[in-house]
Amino acid sequence: MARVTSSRTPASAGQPTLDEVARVAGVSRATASRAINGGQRVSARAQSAVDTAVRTLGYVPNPAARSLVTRRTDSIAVVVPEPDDRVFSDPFFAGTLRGVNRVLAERDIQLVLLLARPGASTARTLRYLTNRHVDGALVTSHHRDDRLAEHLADIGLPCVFGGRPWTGGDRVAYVDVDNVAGEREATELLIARGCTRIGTIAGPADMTAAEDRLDGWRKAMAAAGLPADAVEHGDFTEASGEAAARALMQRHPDLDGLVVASDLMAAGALRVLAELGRRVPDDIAVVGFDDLGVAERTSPALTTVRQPVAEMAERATRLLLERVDDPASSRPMRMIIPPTLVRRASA
Amino acid sequence: MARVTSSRTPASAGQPTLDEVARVAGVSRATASRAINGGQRVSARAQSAVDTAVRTLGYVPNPAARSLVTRRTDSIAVVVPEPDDRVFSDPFFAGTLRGVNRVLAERDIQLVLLLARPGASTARTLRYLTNRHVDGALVTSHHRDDRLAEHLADIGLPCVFGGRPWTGGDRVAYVDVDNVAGEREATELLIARGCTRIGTIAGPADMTAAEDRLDGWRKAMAAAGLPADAVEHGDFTEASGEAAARALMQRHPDLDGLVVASDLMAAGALRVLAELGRRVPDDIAVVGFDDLGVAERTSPALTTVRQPVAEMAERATRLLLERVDDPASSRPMRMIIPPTLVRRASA
DNA sequence: CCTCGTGATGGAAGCGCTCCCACATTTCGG
DNA sequence: CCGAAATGTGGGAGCGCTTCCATCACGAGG
Repeated sequence: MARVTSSRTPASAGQPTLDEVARVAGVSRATASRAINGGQRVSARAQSAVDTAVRTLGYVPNPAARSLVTRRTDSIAVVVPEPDDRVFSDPFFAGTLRGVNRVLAERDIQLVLLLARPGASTARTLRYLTNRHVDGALVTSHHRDDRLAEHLADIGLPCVFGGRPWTGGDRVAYVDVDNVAGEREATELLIARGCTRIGTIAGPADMTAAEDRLDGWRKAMAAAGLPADAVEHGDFTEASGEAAARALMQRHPDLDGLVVASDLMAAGALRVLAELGRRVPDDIAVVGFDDLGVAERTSPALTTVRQPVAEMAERATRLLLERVDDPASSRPMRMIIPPTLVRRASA
Repeated sequence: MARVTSSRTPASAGQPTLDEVARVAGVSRATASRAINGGQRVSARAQSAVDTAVRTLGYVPNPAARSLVTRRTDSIAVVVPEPDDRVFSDPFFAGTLRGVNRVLAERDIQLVLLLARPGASTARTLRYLTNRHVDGALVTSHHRDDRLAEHLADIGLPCVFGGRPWTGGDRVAYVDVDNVAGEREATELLIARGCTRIGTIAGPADMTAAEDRLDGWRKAMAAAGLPADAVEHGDFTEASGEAAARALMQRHPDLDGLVVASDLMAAGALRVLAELGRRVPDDIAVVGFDDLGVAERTSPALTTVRQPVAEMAERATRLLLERVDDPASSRPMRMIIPPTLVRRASA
């Protein structure tokens, strides 16, 4: 008879505990625990008794207690080292989060968003990760000076980068699109089209994606024997694209082709070109990069290099979960996705 | 001499524990704990000894162990019950997250993003919240049928809604913009302008913001003695705005004013109007809602009703933290922010 | 008929931390 | 100069869970 109140359980204080489940089911706490977690070595009778008890009591395991002993938290962090504003206005981020979430939904893993504004909060973020508050980290769009790659490698936290990290490229895993090939192909399209005076609006110089794309443009230009002198840098935002286009057209009014490192910047550039009375693509052809929705909505619609952001994030996440599950498999891995050129009206 | 290996501490297994800090600092675990958490009732000598030990050992407290006893997790959830895609493409969400993060950065609280696609995953989300995995929840843009408001009230988890919830409006706290007043004002602007045939593109009927805005439009139309029959619903996306505008213009070719429940939909509508050869605002004046960046970039630039999303999120978050800190203060509270009309070219 | 392996079970030892409580040590007003 | 209040400190009891290990029941094989 379970009439005698156990001396160690408050019997009705808030959430039911595993102890109570065990008592109600008439088994030991150990058996109850086993039954709840997959039911290895549990008789059918015990299993169903526990199941019933769980249901009637409305039991939910206490995650803190569980992870105290399992040393797992069943959550991963998505680290976004960006100055707030840019993060959200850029569909790149949206696509990434979508991909991550798609994978996490399959298992019972939650997503902790770490928005690390540059400077002080990087320390905070790092501390959080060091604490093992999460089982792993996915780092997206990091910058040269945050040194996140090294720090994470030091901590020993399983992690995967979205986009090639600056350093420690051999110590960490990452998933990236082939930026060089993509931008080269974009440039070659303009060249094939007959453009001879091609400029580029590159991304911020402290991001590998930006550098790689610039590199792709340079390579294509060199291969075609064209001068690669018309370069302007933006920060991937629309406004910076406008500014860059304005500067570029002033310095090189004769441009007949423009390779832009992101669709958002390209959209800004298109507006400037319209303002200046240049017809696209007749006077000047324009290619963007990303194809995450923006490109379809510019006028004219943007020819661009598509990177399958959501899928990349999905892969990165799977990769991360793999090494969370088996930290031994932590050989650095890279996964390079080929981009595809999407032709629309602007080139 | 700390030469004798304590019987209860592995001395060098992975992360250092509080025990080790205490031993190195030459104090008890209790004192070390106090010193680390704010240092009430700790002598200067003990404090500095602990500080030093923490530093040399590189000690970071184990969050699971801590929250097992404190029953706090120092993280809150942002619940977004949306079908993935819409979430990110909408700057509303971006602004919200920005506001939330601004507040959380001040304290050491983390943000867990719960993307609950309708259907099955609502259960998952609810389970997560029930587990007390987080200290509180901020629910944004919820729909009629997710019944999140009731469920959360049942669980007893501190929570605040962004936008008036459908039900349980008296049991839960929320922060909202005055949608009725805002849309009425927008409509009145068109009326003052001389428009007499004014249609509206409303949002999804299962969201209060959409219903309230529609209501505002109706009220203004009624007050002016104008027929409120030209209504079409979208889902706040640009594409749906296009479709709605097309349908509306076909059924009511004589419209000379259009009140749209979101800027994104208005952008879609503007494109359709341009396509149909209607000049804006001369042939037909258009007002949007939101003013989160999109409105400045349409052509013509959109006159719209601004809701200060980031600030609203900020307030909601503060409100949430207040009740996390003091669950007793859980009187339902609502905070209604007045919107402001921003005049640009479209009306 | 006895010994083994096998599967099911419960006891108990923690995981690393906070915090109550008792005790020791000051500090003061009267 | 003394009792009371204030201040520091450490012991120890958990928080709720997983998991190792010893135990036990039960057929199967020798």
